[in-house]
Parts: sequence; structure tokens; C-alpha cells
Amino acid sequence: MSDTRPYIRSEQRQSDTVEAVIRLCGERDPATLSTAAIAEAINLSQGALFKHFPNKKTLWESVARWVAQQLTGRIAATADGHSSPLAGLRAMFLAHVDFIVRHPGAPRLMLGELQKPDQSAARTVIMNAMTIYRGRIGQLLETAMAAGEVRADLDTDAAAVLYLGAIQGLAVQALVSGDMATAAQAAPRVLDIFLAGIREPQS
Amino acid sequence: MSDTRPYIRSEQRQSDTVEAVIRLCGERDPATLSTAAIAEAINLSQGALFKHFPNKKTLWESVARWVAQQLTGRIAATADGHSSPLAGLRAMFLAHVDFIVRHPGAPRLMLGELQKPDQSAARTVIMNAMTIYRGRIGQLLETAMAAGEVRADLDTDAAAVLYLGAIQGLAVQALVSGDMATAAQAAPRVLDIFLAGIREPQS
DNA sequence: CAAAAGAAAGTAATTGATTGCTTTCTAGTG
DNA sequence: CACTAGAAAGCAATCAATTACTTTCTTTTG
Repeated sequence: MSDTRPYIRSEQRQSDTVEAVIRLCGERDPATLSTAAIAEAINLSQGALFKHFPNKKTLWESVARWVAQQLTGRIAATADGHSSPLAGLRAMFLAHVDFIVRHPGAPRLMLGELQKPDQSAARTVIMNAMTIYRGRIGQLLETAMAAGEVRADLDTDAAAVLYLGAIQGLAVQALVSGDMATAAQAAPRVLDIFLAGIREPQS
Repeated sequence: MSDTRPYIRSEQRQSDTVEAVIRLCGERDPATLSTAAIAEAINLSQGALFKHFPNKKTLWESVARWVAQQLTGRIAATADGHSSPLAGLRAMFLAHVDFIVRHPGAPRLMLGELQKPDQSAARTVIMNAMTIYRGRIGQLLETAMAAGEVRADLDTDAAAVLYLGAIQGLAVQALVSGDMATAAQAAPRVLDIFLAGIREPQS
């Protein structure tokens, strides 16, 4: 059979591993993911995995870095190029939910990492990404306030918490039901309530 | 020393264990909690723990049951006896956050359990509690709508998701910063934005 | 009402399974 | 030929659970 395809470049193996871990996190508890299970997912022996990662902690760090980059990169960038800051905030919200729907393992991975109280590398990566992401939200809210799109007396910090909470609420809700489709369908409706909470109540 | 207190009733040991696990979950990852660590926390040998619990899974089920009871019992009850349904919703929110602040292990435990995709007993207990709790929120929103306290066109299901998300957002935020005090301080401010999002926008 | 009997609660040691990681050796690749 | 990628086996550590046995509390009975 030609399906035996050994001797794949280490770089490729690394990205394949990250992709596999994200996928596996969508199916089972990240905390119970063994190196054997990860290796099996990419058709590799358990020991050979350590030819591409010095240890498991570094592997997780790579995975965390991928998630962090999606968050602070592609997703945060969807806020750009809109007619108004609030429209950007809306687009970013929906892009974030869309990302979660297509990668259910991502939020599970993040929640799992945040459980660890020690200052592991992967946890730091996730935390930094969240800080940057939060900053982006706050920035959008501030400019929206300056543009008169939101209440002048709005507590932007609290609004950022609620914004993130809305996404986390949808993610957890999907985690409970095991159904991602309903979360995606509920997303714009939840977003509308949030926007109603921060908008100028005039007219 | 008289601190040696052997031969304690199994009932007492069980409740002591549940209490200890909740406390330990506030300090470390629930997934890494070994039976040895739990036993040590209540001054017991690892093997003796199985005199009071048939296995670890049942132990977790007991802990989950305690959290579920707090949620659907004491916390949900704080909504009663208020001048208006919205005032009840507000009180319940703050009581919930207060509970999380005093028991940081509770949300971590719940998030940890929800990670497990298999239908474990502990997971079912948590899921049922959340369903009941969600129902209580929906009920309060409906009566508030009937009383004209919230918009008549409000999507109550989406509002319930956002309500829970707000709490989860605060919990995760506290998990990241490691500081519960700031979450408690931010709670009423987040709540105000949520309430602004569902309230009748008149006057 | 004491003493024997038994149930309940405890310890220390051990079990088998699983974990992350290392070692040894083999086989393809540039 | 040197180097990288891989399999296969083995390593020490850790885990939940069980074992064999001891100690304390409770209950029955002569």
C-alpha cells in the first residue's frame, strides 16, 4: 500500500500535530489527552512524537500559540474596515463565534489551560492573547463612545467583560448541549441584547 | 496532641471530603486532584478514602451534587420575595457571584466536569442543575416581561444565555487574574449593562 | 451490666494499568 | 555517508483501587 508515508518533515509533523490536538480537544477532555493518543491521530508511534517536540509541555505551548494567533490575528482583524466601530465590534463577535463553531476544541483547550494555577508557558500564551484581545475590545468601545455610538457614561471595562462573557456563555452552552449549531444560531440574538445594553438609549 | 481525631463517622467523612475537594479545586486543577491529595487534606490515608466512597467517580458525583444543590437551592431562592421580578433577577445574580467568590473551586469544578464528553454521573448532575437554573432565569424574565419591566420583544432565551455568560465571564476573568475581589467589584457594573440591554428603553 | 461478638473505620503495603519520556536500533533522504 | 525520521521496547513515576490486618465503636446476650 502507498498509504504508508513515513519520513515526513519535522515542520510538517509539528503543524499536523497542532491541528490534530485541536481536533481531538473537540472530542475529548484536553486534560486526558495522552501523547500516545496524539501520536496515533497522526499515524505515528508514541516515541517518535518526541522527535518533533522536546516534551509534552512544549507541544501544548505550540497548540496554545496557534489558538492565540487566531484570536489576536485573524479574528481581531475582522473589526477593521467597517463603517463604524460598533459594526466592527459586531463583525468581530460573529467571527469569534464562527471560529469556535469550526474549532470546538479551541475554547475547551483555553478553559483547560486556565484551570492550571501554575505559571506554565501555555497558560501564559493564552493569558497574553486574552489581554491583547480585551484591549482590542476596549479600544473599539472607546472609539465607539467618541463617535457617539454608545452611551457616554458606559463602563467600558465592564462592557468588555460582558462581551467576552457572552462568547464564553455561548461556548459553554454549546459544551453542555454538545451542539454547536444552536450556539451559532443564538449568537446574533445574544449580540443584539449586548449591543442594546451599551447603545445610546435616545430617539 | 489531641489533633489526632480518628474513627469519624462515614457521613461526616463524606461531607468533610466534599468540602475539602471544593476548597482544593480553588487552589489547583481539578483534573490533577489525586485521591492521595484529597485524603491528605482530611487527614486520612489514601486507602481509607474508599471506606467512604466506592470509587473516585462517585466521590466526584457527591461533590457535583453539592454544587448543584447550592445553585438550584440557596442561590435560586434569593430571587424570591422581591418587589419586582427584575429585582429578584438582580439579587440572584449578585448572590451567584458572591457564591463564586466564596467558593472559587465551584466554577472550576463545573468547567472541569463539562470538559468530559462522556456521560459521567457528575456531568449529568451539573447539566441538570444548569437546566433548572436556566429555567428559573427564563421564568423571571417572562414574568418581568408580563409586568412591563423588560422589552416586550425581548428574546428571553438569548437573554438567559447572556445572563449566564455574564457570570461565566466574571468567573473566567477571575480565573485569569487569580483575583476574586476584582470580579466581585465588577459584578454590579456588568449586571447594569445586562439590565440596560433587556429593559424597556422608554422615558 | 459487663463481656463477647460484630460492624465500622483505620493503616500500610501492594496491585495492575497508564503516564511522559528515553534508549536502542533501523531505514529512508539529501 | 551523514542526518533525519521512525519503530519498538523499556524506564521510573504516578494513579486508583485492593489487600491483609489492626483498632475503635456499637450492639447483643448470659
